[in-house]
Amino acid sequence: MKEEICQKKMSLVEKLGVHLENREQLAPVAARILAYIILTGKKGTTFEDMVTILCASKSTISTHLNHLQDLNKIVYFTKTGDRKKYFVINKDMVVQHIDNMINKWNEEREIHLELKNYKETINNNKIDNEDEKFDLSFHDDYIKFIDGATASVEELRTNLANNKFNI
Amino acid sequence: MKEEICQKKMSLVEKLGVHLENREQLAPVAARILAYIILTGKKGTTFEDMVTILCASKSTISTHLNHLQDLNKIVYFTKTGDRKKYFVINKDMVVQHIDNMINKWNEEREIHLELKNYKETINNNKIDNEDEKFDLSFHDDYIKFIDGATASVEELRTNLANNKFNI
DNA sequence: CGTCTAGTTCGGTTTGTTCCGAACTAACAT
DNA sequence: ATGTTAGTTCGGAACAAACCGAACTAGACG
Repeated sequence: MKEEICQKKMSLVEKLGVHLENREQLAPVAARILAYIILTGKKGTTFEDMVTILCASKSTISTHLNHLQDLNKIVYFTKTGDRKKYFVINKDMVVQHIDNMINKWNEEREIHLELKNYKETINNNKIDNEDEKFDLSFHDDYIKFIDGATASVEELRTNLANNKFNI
Repeated sequence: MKEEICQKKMSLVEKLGVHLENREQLAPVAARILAYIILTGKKGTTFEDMVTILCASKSTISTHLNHLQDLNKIVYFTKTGDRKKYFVINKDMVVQHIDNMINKWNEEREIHLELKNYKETINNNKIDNEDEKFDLSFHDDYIKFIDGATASVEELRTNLANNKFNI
């Protein structure tokens, strides 16, 4: 019973790990650490736990743990009379992620505007040659999409603000 | 006048290049090639052009050009009595990109469902200990967001299907 | 004081990525 | 046949990322 849950947990650590590795641009072990911390929840995880469970060296865990703290993805609490640090996720990691998405979309929007602008200039220099002209409607559609997606994500942000949560 | 446009073009190649490097997971030169092809448009670009304009070796251009063809990002046409290949973007690169987004969101959705499921199991094993229970509303909000974003991107897909375009 | 715990720092190995040059090929032209 | 054009292929240099082990440190405890 307990072993089943543990196995399930570790298989989720791998799955979530791969996902976070890509989404957050983290090294494999760093992503596993974050996944393990997420899946352990409020009771927290220690340095030692992770060394044994994730089968990585102390130096690797140390480095990545510090890195994740620098990125504000995780925080720790302590217990009186216990020198260990208990790591849990920083609860605004989700808000951070949402803000990253919004920023990414704004950048993409900017690029589309610049591309469209450039293409319009070129088109105006080729009034004669209709065949070689760029088609611009794509950029307008894409910008419309970005605006829609941004609206969705901003709704999510609002929902989260009204909610105490814990990934 | 012509020089200004050329400078503007190359600075956009760099900007779009960086963007594509991340978005499409391409090597720097591969992303520049794709950006240059996009910004050159219907008249197409040749191997030689890119060797000189992007300041890269023939082997580099050759490898990346083949890679981009394997990925279905670019295609070429030829002119009778001219052995050169004229590269242009594959017009369904955009649809490909949209399908990738949809897939990515579906995967993310799946992960949230799995996480929620796991956390529910754990919560049920801790009926006594309310403090350590996971909060699950976040996953529901996130899934709602994904559904919203997916709807936006599917609208974009429909708009594009009704439109002949050219990035 | 020495010892234990909890973690850090440093140097090095392994592995992977990105690009290059030189030698090659295939097809056409003279 | 010899050259030219338009590329391809291969080996390797240069650099970067990811991880490890061993030696170290800072504080608590006896």
